[in-house]
Amino acid sequence: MDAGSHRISFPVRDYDLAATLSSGQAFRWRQTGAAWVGVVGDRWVRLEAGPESIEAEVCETPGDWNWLRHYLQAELDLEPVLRAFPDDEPLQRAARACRGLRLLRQDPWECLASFILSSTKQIIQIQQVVDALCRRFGAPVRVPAGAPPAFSFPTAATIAAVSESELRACKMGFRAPYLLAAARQARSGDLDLAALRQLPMATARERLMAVPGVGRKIADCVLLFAYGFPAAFPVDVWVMRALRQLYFPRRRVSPKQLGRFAETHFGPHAGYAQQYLFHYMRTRHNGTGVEAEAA
DNA sequence: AACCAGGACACAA
DNA sequence: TTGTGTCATGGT
Repeated sequence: MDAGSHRISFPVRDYDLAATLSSGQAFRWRQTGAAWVGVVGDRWVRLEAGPESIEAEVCETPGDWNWLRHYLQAELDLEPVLRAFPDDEPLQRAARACRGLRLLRQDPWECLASFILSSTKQIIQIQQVVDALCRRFGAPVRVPAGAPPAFSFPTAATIAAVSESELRACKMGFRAPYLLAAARQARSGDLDLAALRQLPMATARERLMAVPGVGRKIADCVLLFAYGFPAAFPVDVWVMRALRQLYFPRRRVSPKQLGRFAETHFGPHAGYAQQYLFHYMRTRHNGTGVEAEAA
């Protein structure tokens, strides 16, 4: 036994690990063979899907594993979520196609910073920028012998002390001043990320949108992916496309109308519905408005 | 090689 | 309130 290696098996069902880790909610997971390698907090983590489990390996002493169980939402029963969905054809089809896709529960600062960097970038580019940011400003974390180096996500305090041009060197372009401002607000306590958790969703959203570079969409991503507000419904270009094509084909509907529809239609677990629609559009649906044939 | 990407913002009409 | 240009970068 390698003394530096710690393993655990989380029993799960209806958990599509690959879809979950690659569905554009977290940007630090890389597939290596059958496994996924990433960093959660200040720990290197390797995950592999079993038949009815997730096998996890870490280097540092893992303690009670609750941090990873919580991150993965391994104990969430998906059935009540799916049952609460409206019984309409497009969503039911997307949910069937994306069976096992989950929402993670990420660190608020990492989530906020990542999505500030996400605007009008493809997911692969977001991964590259976040990776550059972590390499440059993150702290090295312990990895298994032979594994490539890994880094924690830089803290708000670290980013706050960096110059804008140093951030631009990470290829984040016009998002650099936004990230810098967010980091400074988070460090100064002007933005109290820990306090948002216990606020009503609308209030938490207002606080997030007070950060430069954070509009409704990015705020909703943080509400959903970090704080777990189940009704948060981020509308990006893909979800917009999904709403138009699947719910209002060949009709001209304004973004505001679509927003109002989304707020009322998808119910208490709208966030999950959103993730299924997003992933469905990106993977199964060819985006031309013509239905891709399901197996 | 155009077109577009998990947008936000200032400003015009 | 709704529409348009701008921002930086590079994948497809």
